Amino acid sequence: MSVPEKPALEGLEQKWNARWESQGIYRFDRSRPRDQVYAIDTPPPTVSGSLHVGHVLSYTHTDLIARFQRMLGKEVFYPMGWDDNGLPTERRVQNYFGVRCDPSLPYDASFTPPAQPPKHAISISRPNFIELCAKLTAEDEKAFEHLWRYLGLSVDWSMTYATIGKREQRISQMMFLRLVRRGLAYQLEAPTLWDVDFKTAVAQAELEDREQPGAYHRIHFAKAAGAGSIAIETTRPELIPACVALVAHPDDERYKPLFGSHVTTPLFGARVPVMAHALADPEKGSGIAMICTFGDITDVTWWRELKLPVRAVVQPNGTLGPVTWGTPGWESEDPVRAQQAYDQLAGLSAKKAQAKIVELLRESGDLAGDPKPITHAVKFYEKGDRPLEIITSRQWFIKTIEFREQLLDRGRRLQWHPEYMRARYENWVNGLTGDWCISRQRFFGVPFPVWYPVRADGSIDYGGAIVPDEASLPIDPSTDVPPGYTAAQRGAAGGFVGDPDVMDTWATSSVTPQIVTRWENDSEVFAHTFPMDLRPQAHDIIRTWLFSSVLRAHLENGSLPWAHAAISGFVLDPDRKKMSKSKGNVVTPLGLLQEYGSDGVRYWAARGGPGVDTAFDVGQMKIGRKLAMKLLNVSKFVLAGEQADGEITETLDRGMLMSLAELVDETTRELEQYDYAKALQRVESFFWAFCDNYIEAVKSRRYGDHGPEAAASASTAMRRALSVLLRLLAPYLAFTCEEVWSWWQTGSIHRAPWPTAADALGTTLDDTGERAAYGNLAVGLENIRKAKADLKLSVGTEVQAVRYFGPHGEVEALRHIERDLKSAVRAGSLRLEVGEPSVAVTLKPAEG
RNA sequence: GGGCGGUUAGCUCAGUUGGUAGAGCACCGGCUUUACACGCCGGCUGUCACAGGUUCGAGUCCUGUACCGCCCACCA
Repeated sequence: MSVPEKPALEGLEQKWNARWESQGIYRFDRSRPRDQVYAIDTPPPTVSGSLHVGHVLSYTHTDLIARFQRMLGKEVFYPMGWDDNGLPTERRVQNYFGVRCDPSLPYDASFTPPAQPPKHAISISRPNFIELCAKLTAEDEKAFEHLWRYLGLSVDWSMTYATIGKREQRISQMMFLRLVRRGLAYQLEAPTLWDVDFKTAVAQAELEDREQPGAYHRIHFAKAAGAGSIAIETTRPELIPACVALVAHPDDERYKPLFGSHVTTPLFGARVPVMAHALADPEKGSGIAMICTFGDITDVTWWRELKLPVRAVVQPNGTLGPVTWGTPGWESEDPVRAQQAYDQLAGLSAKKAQAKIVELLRESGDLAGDPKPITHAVKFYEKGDRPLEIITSRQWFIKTIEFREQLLDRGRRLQWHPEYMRARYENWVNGLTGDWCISRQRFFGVPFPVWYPVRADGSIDYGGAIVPDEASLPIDPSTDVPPGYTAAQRGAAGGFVGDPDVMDTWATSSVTPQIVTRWENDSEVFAHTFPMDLRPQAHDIIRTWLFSSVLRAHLENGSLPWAHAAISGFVLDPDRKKMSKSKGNVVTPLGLLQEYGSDGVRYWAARGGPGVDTAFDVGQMKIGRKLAMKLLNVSKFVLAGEQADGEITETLDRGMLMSLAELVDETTRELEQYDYAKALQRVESFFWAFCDNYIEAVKSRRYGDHGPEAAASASTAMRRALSVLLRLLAPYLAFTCEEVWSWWQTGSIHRAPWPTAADALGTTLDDTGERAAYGNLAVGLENIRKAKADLKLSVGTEVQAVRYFGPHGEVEALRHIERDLKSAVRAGSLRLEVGEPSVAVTLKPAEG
């Protein structure tokens, strides 16, 4: 045993991380059978971003559970992953190195980026681009790992994965190809939500609404020859050339007579039908809307259901494309005028085209009055800067809609913590409107492992997709050559082309359960870890990550990917807003860990219960640090001096241990239900009472003032209690508890068995009033201390006598521990009597 | 517009099945007490968001309202 003279928290993180690593404390033993394993599907943080205090909150929550399960005897499977896939990384690499990806270029093995990013971006091949992504993310990952270790995550760092790694790509591609083979993934040319800056399709799950200024424009459409006009209102007049019909509600008396007739569009003279559809809202605008291909999702619905033609003007880059009026599809009553008008719009962005067309409509007299400014919600890609357009393109989809009921059922079988989070999942699944678009027109991501034959006329045969053998995965169709072809045939007539797209980041993230459990890769690990036990994650990505993971496991494995989902909240700043970079209120996690100690920060995190948004509060971290400090000091006291082992004969000692046994049961129950916050609160309050009341009460007895047997009872009881309390606190104060454990025990506390009631009690003790005695110690001490405080006496002042009056039960209980109570309050004599509660203190006669 | 969560002391939060409102922080006062001044002891602090209802009794159950947060829908 070696108890330091002056215990300190400083340096514990480095000291214990080094030992945990060298002793492999958190190493996963793959030979353990499934029922002895607890497997966690850790969220891989996006490495090109930076870690913030919100990550610290939720990752700590997971670690609390991991440590608890490990001490329960489970072999915890707890790998860390990095999400280095996707747009954020790509954007960062482009700026950092000054490069641009051109998938048509061949790989250049000798390419090295210039020391300084050049003025004009250098075009490089996709493999070269990906190499740079890997290079940059490797550095980020090092910094992340350092932070996680410092925080004390009990991760098995030998099992780390990266979403863009070879093995991970292989799984992602293999799962995709199996879906293709089963007809569950398909490609389709269809209107898709499109970001004009990233020039890629995006999924429903990646949308967000933003309030934007806009304006209603009231515009006249001419009825048949001289019959007047109809006014519609639109926020997007620039789409008038893309107008294919007008629509009103079938019951709208104002427009009923017009259904089936035609009107002509202003400026362009295109003849479009007036149609009826229930989705048209008589209350909105003038009650009649123009349908464009495509202004919004409702347009898509109308277009599909009313079987309208396509007249697309917005191009993938967000500008209006070239159109020749008077040609098929672009019929006009006055092609020359239409062309004249349109030529002034072509090449402009939607926004500039809008300004221009308003001018033109004003001149032509088709605009009624001035545009009415409004503020309305517009759909954006969550990472984008301009409103989404809807553009027709060829994309890959995974079937979801036909599995709605089964997915809802999976959601019901999943155990949610907290329970009410299930509603968000159901909400989302019930609101799905289409299959999941998984292709993105980007470069850094998992490529679609598919080639297409090029016909003799140079056109591409998308229907005849060429797929590789599973054994050859992962492949990159932009550089790898399909079987039976030569590299020279790439892009040539009669040859092939690779699918240029990559998978959506969620398409890869959704298979983290299969990735980490080594599906189709290591059958032993897979069999011992899948389906997993826990998916920890934040509530904002239930609709994305959680949902898509459930879908993929449902389709591939016919099961849930995990039994439990633990949803953590956000960190709120003092104004109760979600903390975010844009608000400039992000603090660096490493700085916090250094200032308050990892255990202090872990304490703060642990107080935020499952699913609860938690205020950022350094005050709580200070309290956590104080708790850790107290633990060091009280442990030093408990372990100091002679360590006589003996029978626990004293009432107070027995009562304390009985209460402790109860604490163990309650705490265990709460942790089993993932309620680490409540469990902590319980242990913490027991611990402080233990220090301030029990330890104070038995101090003099422990020093031997009442004989060796009574002393041995105290020191045995307090050491047993310390052992139990340390283990109850070990998941929270991972470093401090390990430090204290090392003073007098062998092995890591994090592999020590979780305490049981029997550990506290030793042999089963019958309660003959001991528990009540311990329970009343606090109130007894409090009453006497108050009486002394009223006399302006210090707690340590010796007094001649104390007469204590209280209710029957209280006095009876205190009589059992009279001697300890008397010592604790330093009274020469103590009389306990039933009566009106009061305490009389007699001072010692003044000396001399 | 729909769904979910929240509203308790100045602050951060607990409040189990209805039974006299709690903790910590902050604040005020006291204390060399041989584990700890990163400490100890004591004290002050509440229309439990609001309005109804059920009940002998409501912070807790029911109905409604307001505000905050999140998710979804709407987007002409």
